[in-house]
Amino acid sequence: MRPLFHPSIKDVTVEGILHALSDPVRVAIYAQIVASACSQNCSNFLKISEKDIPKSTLSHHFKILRDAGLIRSERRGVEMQNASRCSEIDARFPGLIAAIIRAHDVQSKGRRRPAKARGLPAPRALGNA
Amino acid sequence: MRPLFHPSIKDVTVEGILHALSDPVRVAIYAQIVASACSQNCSNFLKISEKDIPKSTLSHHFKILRDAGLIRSERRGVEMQNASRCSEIDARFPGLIAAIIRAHDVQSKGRRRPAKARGLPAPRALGNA
DNA sequence: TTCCTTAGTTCCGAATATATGAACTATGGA
DNA sequence: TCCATAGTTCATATATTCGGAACTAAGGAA
Repeated sequence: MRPLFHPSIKDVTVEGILHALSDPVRVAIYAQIVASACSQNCSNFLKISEKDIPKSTLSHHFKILRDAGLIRSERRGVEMQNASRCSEIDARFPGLIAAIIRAHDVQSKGRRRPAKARGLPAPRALGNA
Repeated sequence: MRPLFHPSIKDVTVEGILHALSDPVRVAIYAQIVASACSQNCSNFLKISEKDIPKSTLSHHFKILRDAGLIRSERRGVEMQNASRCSEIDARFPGLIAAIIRAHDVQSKGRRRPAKARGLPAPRALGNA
């Protein structure tokens, strides 16, 4: 099995991140990985948001998240441990991930859980327009 | 010519926004529309970031931005006036557009122009992970 | 009116990307 | 060694995107 590719943080692009998170399944997976303190294996997501995802599709989704630089995957025995690369990305694109996760939260949960409770900072309004 | 469709702000989705802005041409167009005080017509973008865009492709890009709820287009005589819907989107997804524009700015210009100079608020770091 | 120009849209075929069942690989345990 | 589990890769069906050509709509000139 060929080794897993992880882009250097300087090769991570905004377009790649937005594309990876523009899929409802992937953004749901990613939000859960970001929210959880410990790494998650892929199979945790075979059923997400009331959909059954075939494992080949799931593998493909993880590859896209990995290639976009959003997660780091490590083989741990027979499983894969997936952790977010939030802090690296936040250093390069400050506030981007937080804003997306928060927006996803607003949309999917209608703000049932306030952002503060999830450890996210309060957003700031757009300065112009 | 059929009338232009603009989604109601409540039908705007994070996925739609991220998908629309995951294309380098579209994010460049959108960033320019957001940055400019007055509306922009489509043809201003026939040449963007050193590429010539065929006008059918450009029309397609504008439709995607419009369908995602990012811009509002109005026929003004023979031209089209395109304005951003930033404030509406910011009310629904606070900070999302600002973070994306800022990230795009970081990537494309290497921060030659500080964010403050463009009227954008300072970003906040991610609270967790 | 008619003709011309400009600005965008629509249509459609080609190129590209995505989804998924089936086959495969790699690890660990009995 | 054999089996089960966790993911990957392959092949292909489906869906999206791109862009040239034809079209539409508005405005101006005569």
